[in-house]
Amino acid sequence: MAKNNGSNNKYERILDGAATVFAKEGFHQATVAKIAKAAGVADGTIYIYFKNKDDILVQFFNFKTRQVFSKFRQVMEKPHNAVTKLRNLIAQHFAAFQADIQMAVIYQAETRRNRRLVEKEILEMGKMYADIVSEIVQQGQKEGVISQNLHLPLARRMIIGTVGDVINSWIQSGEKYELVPLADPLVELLINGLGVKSTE
Amino acid sequence: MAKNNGSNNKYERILDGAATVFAKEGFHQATVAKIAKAAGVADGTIYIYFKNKDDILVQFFNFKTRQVFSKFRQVMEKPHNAVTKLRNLIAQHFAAFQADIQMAVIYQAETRRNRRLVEKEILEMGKMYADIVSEIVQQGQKEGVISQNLHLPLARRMIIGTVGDVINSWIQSGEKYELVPLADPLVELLINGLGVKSTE
DNA sequence: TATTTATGAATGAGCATTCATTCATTTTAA
DNA sequence: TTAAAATGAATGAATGCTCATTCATAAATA
Repeated sequence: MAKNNGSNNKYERILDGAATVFAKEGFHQATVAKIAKAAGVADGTIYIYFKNKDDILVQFFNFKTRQVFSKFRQVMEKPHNAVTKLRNLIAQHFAAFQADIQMAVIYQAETRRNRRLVEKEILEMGKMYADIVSEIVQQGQKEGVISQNLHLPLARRMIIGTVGDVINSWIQSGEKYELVPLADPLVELLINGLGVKSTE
Repeated sequence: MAKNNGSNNKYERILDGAATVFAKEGFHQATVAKIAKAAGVADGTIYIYFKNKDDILVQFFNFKTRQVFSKFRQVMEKPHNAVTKLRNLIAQHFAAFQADIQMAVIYQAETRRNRRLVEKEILEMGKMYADIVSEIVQQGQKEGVISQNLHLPLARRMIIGTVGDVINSWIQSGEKYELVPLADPLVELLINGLGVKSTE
C-alpha cells in the first residue's frame, strides 16, 4: 500500500472522490468503481492506497478529524470564559460543517450506525468532542455561570445532541439556510433554557 | 401479496424476524435469507407479504409508528400543563424505546440515512413528533411558563435532539442503565438551561 | 377438487477484490 | 553519454462470491 507522501496526490484525489460518492449515495450504495471514476483513477489503484472499501471511510474520518479538531483546539486555547468558548466552539462546528457539506452528510449518517459496524476511529471523534464539551461545562461551573447541581452526562448530551440535530435538520432541508448565525441564539437557549427567566 | 388479515400471523412473524436481524446487523447487512430464517418461513414467503426488502423496513416503521404514537397521543390528550406534558412525552418516549430496544436501534440508525434513501414514511414519523413538540412549546408560552422570545425551530431541535442523543448514547453504552429515570432531570435541564438561576 | 399459500432451489445482477500486464521513470552498465 | 535492465505505480478485465428476487412445485385449505 503506497504512502501518502507529499509528491503524490492520488491519495487525496481518492479521498475527495470517495467523499463525493459517499455523500451522494451513502457508504453502502457507493461502489469502488464509482469512487475510482470520481477520483479519475483505475479501480485497482484504490487498493494501492487503501486496504479495502471500509478503509476508505476510516481514512476519510481520520483526515477530516485532524482538520476539524485542530480548529476546535484553537477555540479551547484562547483564554475566554466558558460561555464564549461554547459559543465559539459551536460557531466553529457549524462553520466547518457548512463549508464541507459532504463531510457533514457522511458524518451524520455514519456515526449512527450499529455499534459493531461503526469503526473505533469514528467513535473516537465523538468522544473527543464530548471531552471538549465537558471541559467547557466544568470551567463554567468554576466561573459560577453554569449551575453546580447539573447532571453532567445529560448536560453534555443536551449540547451535543442539539448541535447535531440542528445540523441534521439543516441537511434534511437541503442546506438552504445559514448555519453559523444560529450559534448565538442556540447558546443563549442552552444557557437559559426554555423557561421564562425569573427577571421577566 | 397477501393481506395482513387477522387469522394469519406470518406477516408479524416476518416483521419480528426482520426487527431482530435489522437490529443486530443493520438494514444493509441483513439478508432476506436471514430474515426468513429468523421468522421461520421460507425465503420466498417474504415476497408474498412484502414487495421487496425495502418494503419490510417501511412496513416495520408503519407498524411501530402506529403503536408508539397512539401512546404519545394519550399523553397529549390528558389536560395537563405544558411542562407536565413534556415530561410525560419524554418519559413515554424513553419507556417505549427501552421496552423495544430493537426498534430503538433501527430507528436511530435508519432515520439519519441520506435524504434520498430514507423513505418518506420514515421521515413522516419525525415530522409528527416535531408537531407534538411544537404544540407543547406553544401551550407553554400561552401558560407563561415558556419564554415568548424563543426561536421555535431551535427550541424544537433542542428538545428532539437532546432526547435522540440521550437514547443514542444509551444504545452505544450497551443499554446498561435505565432511561426512564432520566426524563425528570432532563426536562428540568431543558426548562432551566445550563446557566445558574437568578435566584441562586 | 380447486384455489390459495408456502417452499427453497435456481437465477442472474451487482460488486469488492485480484492480478497479469503495461509503461514511465530510475538505476546500472558499457 | 547512451543503452539496457529494473522498478513499481497504475491499469482494468476477469474472478468469484454474495445476495435479492423468481418460479416451478408442493402443501394446505376451502
